[in-house]
Amino acid sequence: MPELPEVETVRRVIEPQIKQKKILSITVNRPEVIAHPAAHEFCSLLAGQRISGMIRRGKFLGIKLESGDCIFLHLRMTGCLLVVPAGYPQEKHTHVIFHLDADDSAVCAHVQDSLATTNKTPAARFARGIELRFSDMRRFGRFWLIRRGETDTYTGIDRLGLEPFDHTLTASYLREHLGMRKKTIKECLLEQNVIAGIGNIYSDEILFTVKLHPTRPANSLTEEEWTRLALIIPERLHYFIEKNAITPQDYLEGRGKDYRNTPFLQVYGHASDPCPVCGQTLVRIVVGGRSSVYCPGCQGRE
DNA sequence: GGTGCCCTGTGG
DNA sequence: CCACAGGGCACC
Repeated sequence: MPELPEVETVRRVIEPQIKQKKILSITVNRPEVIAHPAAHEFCSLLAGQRISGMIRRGKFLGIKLESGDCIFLHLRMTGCLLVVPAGYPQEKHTHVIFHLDADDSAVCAHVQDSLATTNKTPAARFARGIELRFSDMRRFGRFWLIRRGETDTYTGIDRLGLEPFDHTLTASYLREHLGMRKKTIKECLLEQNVIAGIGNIYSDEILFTVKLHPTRPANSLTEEEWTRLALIIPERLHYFIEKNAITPQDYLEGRGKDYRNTPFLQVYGHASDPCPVCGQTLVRIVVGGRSSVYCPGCQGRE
């Protein structure tokens, strides 16, 4: 599910709800989702720690703690974070629950409003404590705890390439890192160690906007094409982050699975539909084992 | 480089 | 029943 725009959306919604909260305890229903350290150690090291903020790097999320420790998390395909009042109905496949203190219950006012209007449940029933819950149907998502001063050799974050919004992501950066590759440009865009955060949806959207055929070998791109790519990558991702904007109320009501930017996708999920630009029928092919939708008119091979 | 695999659910 | 799903990795 989530690529950079969705992960950034999760960060923007969740951070204000957990910032300055203390982790009282953690419930782990599926120990295998804790990649490092062992689940029991993960829990004992985090109990009593206070959350200072949230960061995103590529498709990774980080929950920063005042101690300097940091919880990292990758949602993979179906992972989902939700902040709810303790006692709120639990999603199926909830694998980890962070029990947080909530002296400042005003932070959860929207939850109480939502309950009062939709469920007619007395808000007071949920006044004690909130929970940060991780659910993941396919169970691919993973947590790591990296302690202050500890070298992170576990998550893979150290191998990530540039953030798409990094100003050093230029035509020459792309050409230097990809310009000699025989690999298709579609596969290159998915390489997290070159650019971090692009997945299967947004690689298609980016290639459509740049008017590049997904199977073009990277070593065949012209300087002008590298330039357009360097311009369009941050532009498209920023556009879709904005289209994803959601209030905490709506996020909770959508159980964190409401991706509001899907109506704005131009090619992904639109195989056999007419191209929104030229009207030709959009085509689905498989590139590097991933499905890829493109317009044969706009993205002709040469 | 391709392929399979980790999982569950959905749609044809 | 099978194919496929927005990720990433190990393995020929």
